[in-house]
Amino acid sequence: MPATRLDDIDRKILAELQADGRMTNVELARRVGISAPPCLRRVRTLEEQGYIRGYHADIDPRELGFEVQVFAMVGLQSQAEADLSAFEARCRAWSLVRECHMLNGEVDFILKCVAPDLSTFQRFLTEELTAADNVASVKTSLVIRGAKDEPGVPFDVLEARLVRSA
Amino acid sequence: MPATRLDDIDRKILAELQADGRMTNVELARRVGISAPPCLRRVRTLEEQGYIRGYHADIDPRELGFEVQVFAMVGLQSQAEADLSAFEARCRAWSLVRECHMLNGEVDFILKCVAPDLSTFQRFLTEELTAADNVASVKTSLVIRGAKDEPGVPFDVLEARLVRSA
DNA sequence: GCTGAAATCGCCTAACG
DNA sequence: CGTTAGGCGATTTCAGC
Repeated sequence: MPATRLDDIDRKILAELQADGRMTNVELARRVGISAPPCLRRVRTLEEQGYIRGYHADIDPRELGFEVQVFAMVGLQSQAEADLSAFEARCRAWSLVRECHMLNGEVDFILKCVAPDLSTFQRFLTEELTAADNVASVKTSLVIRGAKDEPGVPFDVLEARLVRSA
Repeated sequence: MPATRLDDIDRKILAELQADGRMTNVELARRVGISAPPCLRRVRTLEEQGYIRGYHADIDPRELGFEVQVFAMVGLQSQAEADLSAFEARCRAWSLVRECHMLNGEVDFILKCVAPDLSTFQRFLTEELTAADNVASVKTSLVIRGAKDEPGVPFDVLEARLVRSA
């Protein structure tokens, strides 16, 4: 996938599908100002080239019974590449861990976790995360309330940069 | 939205649409084991009741030119409700800030930010975030590399709990 | 090369049992 | 919840720029 350069229509398609991933192709074509067949071809190309990684329904965790969200800062004993990879692999296997990012600075990883209740999370924390190989320290912060949770990227920033470079 | 209790089929629908939000209704119906019309009725109900908040294409930030991801820990001077709300409102207006969560513990908020490059982020950090009203301290951590970034909720955890309570 | 138009096929989505 | 059925969208084919 050679990551072809995108034109204005491609970017518009990405922005529209980020905002509504279930939009019909006909509606999408109308919004970006071309007819349906080339629009569908562009979408397929964007998918194949990795610009679009997938489509997901955005489900409210609270409504489904996931009352607890926690950020966990993890420090490891060894930062050798093999040990970092091993920890990342463990995170991928833990379904309570939704995100795992390696950071610079004092802490090695930040994890975003979700759980049905505090006791489920505490069990995971003590029996799995803190107990895992190579984990030196774990600091957790409960999410009191969510103020913003936008998936995806800010297309307005991209546009601002493009006009500046034009 | 009365938040009706969900049955197995509803949960299966949510899990399938979380995994592939662009699946056709016919395919979805086939997977959950009912015919298409009742399946569509269930999806509409799940949308109306707030279980499904929307559908989004998952776009690769890197491919689009967003090279920088940063977590920012923000401490405020005043934690009065009006001041908390004011800060949350500001975060919602900043498009570089994709997530803003209020936390317990030493830090008041965690922000997940995305930017095209470091200088764009630094400008935001110094001119906007640090300079904002009521902001006392900001600590930032750059994401060196992402190890896991799963949207949504872990349905396997939900199922494990349901069988235990059955 | 791309786009757009036409045509086919399959899906969406009522109405009814 | 299922079946039927009519209309619309998706997707291929082909012609034109």
